[in-house]
Amino acid sequence: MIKSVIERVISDDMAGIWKILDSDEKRRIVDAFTLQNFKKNQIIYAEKEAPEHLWCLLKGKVKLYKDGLGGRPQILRLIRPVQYFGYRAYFADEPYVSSAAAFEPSTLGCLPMSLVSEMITNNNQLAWFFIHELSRNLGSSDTKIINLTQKHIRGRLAEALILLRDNYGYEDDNSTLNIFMAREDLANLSNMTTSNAIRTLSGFVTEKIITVDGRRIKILNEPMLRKISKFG
Amino acid sequence: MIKSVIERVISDDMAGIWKILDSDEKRRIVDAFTLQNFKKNQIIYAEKEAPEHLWCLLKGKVKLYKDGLGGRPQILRLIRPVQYFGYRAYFADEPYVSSAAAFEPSTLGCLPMSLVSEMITNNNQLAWFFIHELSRNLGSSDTKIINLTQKHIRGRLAEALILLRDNYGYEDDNSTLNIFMAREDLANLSNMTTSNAIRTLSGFVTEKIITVDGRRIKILNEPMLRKISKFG
DNA sequence: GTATAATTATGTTTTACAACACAAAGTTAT
DNA sequence: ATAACTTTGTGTTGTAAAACATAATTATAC
Repeated sequence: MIKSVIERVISDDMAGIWKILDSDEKRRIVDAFTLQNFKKNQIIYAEKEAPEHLWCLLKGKVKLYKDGLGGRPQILRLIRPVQYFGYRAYFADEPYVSSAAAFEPSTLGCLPMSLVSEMITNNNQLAWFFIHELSRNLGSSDTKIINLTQKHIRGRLAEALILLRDNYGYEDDNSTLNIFMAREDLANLSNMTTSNAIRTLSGFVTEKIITVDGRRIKILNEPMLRKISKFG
Repeated sequence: MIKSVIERVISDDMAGIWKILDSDEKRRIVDAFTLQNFKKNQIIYAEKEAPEHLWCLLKGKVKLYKDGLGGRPQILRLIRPVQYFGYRAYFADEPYVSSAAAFEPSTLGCLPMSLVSEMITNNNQLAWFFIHELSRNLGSSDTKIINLTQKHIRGRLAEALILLRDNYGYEDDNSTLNIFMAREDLANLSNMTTSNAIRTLSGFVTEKIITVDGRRIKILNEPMLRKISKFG
């Protein structure tokens, strides 16, 4: 791989972490960094594997999910560029408890966790970066527990649509979700069966809260969706 | 408060963190540290408040919980001596998303987060301590999502009993759970109604998996309980 | 371009669990 | 001790959502 490409990626796309490193650290990052492409639905890592790398999504979309009983997966977190993942299990000194897969063709950067670990020890700002990330994720995870266990189907689906909106935003028309996912993924995000995701989505269409064209979802009434998410 | 008592508490009970601090840091901790007692069911902090303190449970039992729709609380985490809590929201720069309350009369230590924050910046081992804690908690939280959403009532209650066993252990008889909680709390731990917690508990008694004497729960067949937890 | 598979859609049946109602036992206050 | 309240226990009813079934439509492979 061409070193200058990597240098550009790191100093440009990964600026957030990059800027807190000193020049020696930067050189070591450049040397250890690898770029990898993943196809649609390709698995990046799987539950129970030993965590060895810090992943950084540069282009595309990635889901973190966990397989439950009877192979019913639950999508735990959605990753967008430029976000980091794959580090939690290493820090906890555990095997992965969840898996990661690309939603669509994606480009990822990859660093050995041993190097990241070493840098955390030498660079306090980097330690703070991970403390912040972990703390935010833990808050979201705790909140998700309530959403998934206590809300009814409509509320859970509305919540999922809001999550997609907040995570990936709208297209240029300011209303079409900038991610096209299968009904099955939508179901796995909202803890329901695929049938019920389809049915409930149709309901929202009938109520003119959204329109649907295949996997393109257009949100017509976002306040109503937030309301259903909150009370449903 | 008598300074020597605090010094003993910190150097003895809180040895895990204490040992990684230098003498100047230790002195500052002793000066800022306060001891507080909480009565049974007393709230330590509540959702939406601004986080200001690191709490350390020295004696007693504490629950972290989150109120859901219609006032149905979900217990998110159980704290035992000596564990730390209350720091996540501060690190995430958010108000609390959950509340903390004492299960039983408890003694807690309390430090301003601003001081903790400063020490993390100056002491990398302390940064690592929190990275580890947060990472483990995030793993548990993600796993809990699957347990609460995909398991049936029996599996969820079995899981809760196992959690109590792993967290607080057995009494001297090696089978009685070392925590006596109301059926309602048991229900709030396992995402079910109080009636169903009572009913399902009775079921376990009939099947000779446990015995019940008021709030004393004796586990007769732990392997079976783990089995129900895993597949139920 | 046709076959095969996957996804989307909708109707029907079944069931796990909440909601409710009430009684008994236990706890706390006066 | 007695009352007032809380917790525990059990039966009944209602319902949300899963499970199942079966088309229709859309992708994908050959």
